[in-house]
Amino acid sequence: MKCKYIVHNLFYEGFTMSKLSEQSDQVVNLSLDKQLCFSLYSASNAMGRAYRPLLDKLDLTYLQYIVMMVLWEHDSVSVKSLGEKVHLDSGTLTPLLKRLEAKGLVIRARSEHDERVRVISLSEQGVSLQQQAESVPQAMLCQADMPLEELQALKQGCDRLFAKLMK
Amino acid sequence: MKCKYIVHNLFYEGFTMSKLSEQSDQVVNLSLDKQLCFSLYSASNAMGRAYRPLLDKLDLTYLQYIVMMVLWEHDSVSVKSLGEKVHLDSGTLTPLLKRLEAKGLVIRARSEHDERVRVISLSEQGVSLQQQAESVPQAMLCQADMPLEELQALKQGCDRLFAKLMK
DNA sequence: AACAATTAAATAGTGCACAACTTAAATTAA
DNA sequence: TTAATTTAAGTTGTGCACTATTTAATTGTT
Repeated sequence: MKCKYIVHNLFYEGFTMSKLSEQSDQVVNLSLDKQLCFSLYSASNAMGRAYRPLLDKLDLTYLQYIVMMVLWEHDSVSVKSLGEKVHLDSGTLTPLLKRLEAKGLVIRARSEHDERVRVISLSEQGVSLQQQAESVPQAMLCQADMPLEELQALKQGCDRLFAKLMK
Repeated sequence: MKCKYIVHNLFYEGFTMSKLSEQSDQVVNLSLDKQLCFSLYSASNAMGRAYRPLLDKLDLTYLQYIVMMVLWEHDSVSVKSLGEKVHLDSGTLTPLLKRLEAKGLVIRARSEHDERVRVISLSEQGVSLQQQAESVPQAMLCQADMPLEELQALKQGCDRLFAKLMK
């Protein structure tokens, strides 16, 4: 029962290694402290909260900041290609892009070759916001206050898990 | 400029190591691929998506599942103590607990000693749901398909980052 | 050319997360 | 024992994430 053992260690501390059919007389302990997914979820939420005071100064949310980073890197992208880069779909991106447009940071044009696609590009204001955003990663890093190797390892782990969960 | 170097490696690939005042002639490359926070955010979103088909069978969202796990472990908890365990506040939990109550899974009583506190406890249906939930962590683990040590290291990294961002 | 299938984006509706605020009960201090 | 303070939970409003569906443009097939 190899899989059972793994579950015991990673997800359920206090979960006995008896067969599933013998569970009637035991309390299955779903210890939250031992769940990787909960740690990931909590860390991601905490990250969002940590970004907030920094991004408030730019009047951006974290996802808006992410989208702006894509645009600072590529300038013109379709909603589809943007969605592939940030791993989100039009259901999330369309209203977000409308808000960025309302703030005057992006332009939502139509492609001339294909009327279906929206071409998102930066306004002058959107371009100039990049300078203000440059201090953000540094500020976040100071808050993390962890060895670089550890942060890199954490990033790699997240990337690997993401890749596994996507296929 | 140690901090600059770190930022270069972890956040901005292609960011030169020149002083900030010399940036006028370079394109600052905010490469999304190199951002730890984005990896964390994407992995957390992917995790939520991976849980969904499993939790749909239990008619639970991921956060509802998390809250049920706390209750399966402790049975009776106040909103405040629940919030401390799941790192969320009443703004998120109150509506969620009302939905769990509407499904007949929990009971939202008042404390007799202190009328301010809500005591959340499991209904019979809430208790019996635990058996159906037991297969969920195993199913998730199969999807992750990564060495146990790596998943444990990832969990540790998330926990350490969370702790740093919280203080 | 006509029509079916595909594709890109938008829309509608649910449920988080969060900040800011309100309400009401309990505690403390004057 | 009032009055000020603190505390627990709830409320309001914004912005994600996501599923399912719709609209409209393009492509493919006969």
